[in-house]
Amino acid sequence: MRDRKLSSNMEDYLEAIAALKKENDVVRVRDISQSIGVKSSSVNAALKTLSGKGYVDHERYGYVKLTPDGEEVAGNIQSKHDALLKFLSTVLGINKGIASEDACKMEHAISSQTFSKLAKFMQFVEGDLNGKKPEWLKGFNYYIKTGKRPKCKMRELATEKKEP
Amino acid sequence: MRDRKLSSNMEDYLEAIAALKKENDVVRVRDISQSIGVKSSSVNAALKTLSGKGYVDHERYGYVKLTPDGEEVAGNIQSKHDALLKFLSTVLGINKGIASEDACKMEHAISSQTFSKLAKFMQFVEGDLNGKKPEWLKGFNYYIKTGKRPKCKMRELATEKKEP
DNA sequence: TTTAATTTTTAGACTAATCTAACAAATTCT
DNA sequence: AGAATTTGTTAGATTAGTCTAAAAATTAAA
Repeated sequence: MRDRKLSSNMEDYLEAIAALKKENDVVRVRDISQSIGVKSSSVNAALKTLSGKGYVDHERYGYVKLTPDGEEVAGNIQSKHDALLKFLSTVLGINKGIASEDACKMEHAISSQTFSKLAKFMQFVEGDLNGKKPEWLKGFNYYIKTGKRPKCKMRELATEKKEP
Repeated sequence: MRDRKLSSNMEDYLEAIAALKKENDVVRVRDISQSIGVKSSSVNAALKTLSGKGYVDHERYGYVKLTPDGEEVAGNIQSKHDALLKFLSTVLGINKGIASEDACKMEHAISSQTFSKLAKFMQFVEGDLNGKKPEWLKGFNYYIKTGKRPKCKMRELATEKKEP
């Protein structure tokens, strides 16, 4: 059985191809080259690797397509990226630029298990009624700004008893 | 001016050297080799790179030492690792094994800015009186377990008004 | 102090990912 | 259709990090 494991770089190619297909419906070598910022000869080499592993279909001078497996991988990575980005900006308050950069690197480092917990965490954080921040998150924002823990309610709740 | 930028791999070497020095007071090529899991010829090559960049002192057949800059970098990475590990296990509830693996990879991907916010977040989470989990975190644990949002207090607090 | 064992270093090969530069195919424009 | 331009491919070089295997230095043992 061929080795299907992917490096971060190869994952980036899949991700880029998926993103391009959403915009353009058809993906050429040049698009990928521009999107990732490498020469098209590098894209070519990457495509050879990726089609060898069964993640893309590509015939000489033709368009580039993801196989179902390729789409799955690309989707997973994109989901990781999204969850990380949301966490970094919503919870930690990192600005979009840096949050994005960090998410791009971290998306390759995070396990599926961590991803799924993180995604649930973000549901928990965001899913609260009316799209408002939960109170504890406001508390954290306050802590960041002032270095001081919020007084009052949160404080008391923090030292309470059991589960609902 | 020489290039002082480090790859993830080189950062790992610095981290390992720092950790070994804490245990043994003196660090040899072989220790590093075992700790990282590469052959000593690889360690040798890495040390050449690292001393070229000014992060380690190493003379033929001698012990390996970090320069002050090397210690600083190692310390930074270790701090990132610690913050990530704490977050993954305390907040997301990932088991130590996977949390550790993930932290080892993420520590190279996270910016200083994200690190410092994450560290503050963990202070905020952990620093609450008596080392008890804050109520919202229990709420999240409950959500993870049951898929249901906790009723009662948290719910109400989530839809409240302003800052403390 | 010689010998043996361990450790370190060197030399050379390999893989992944990139680049440049030359060449080939496809497209576009008169 | 034929020329010009764009796009894609190939070949060969480069860099980082690893490996194996052999040689050199150090340390330990007899």
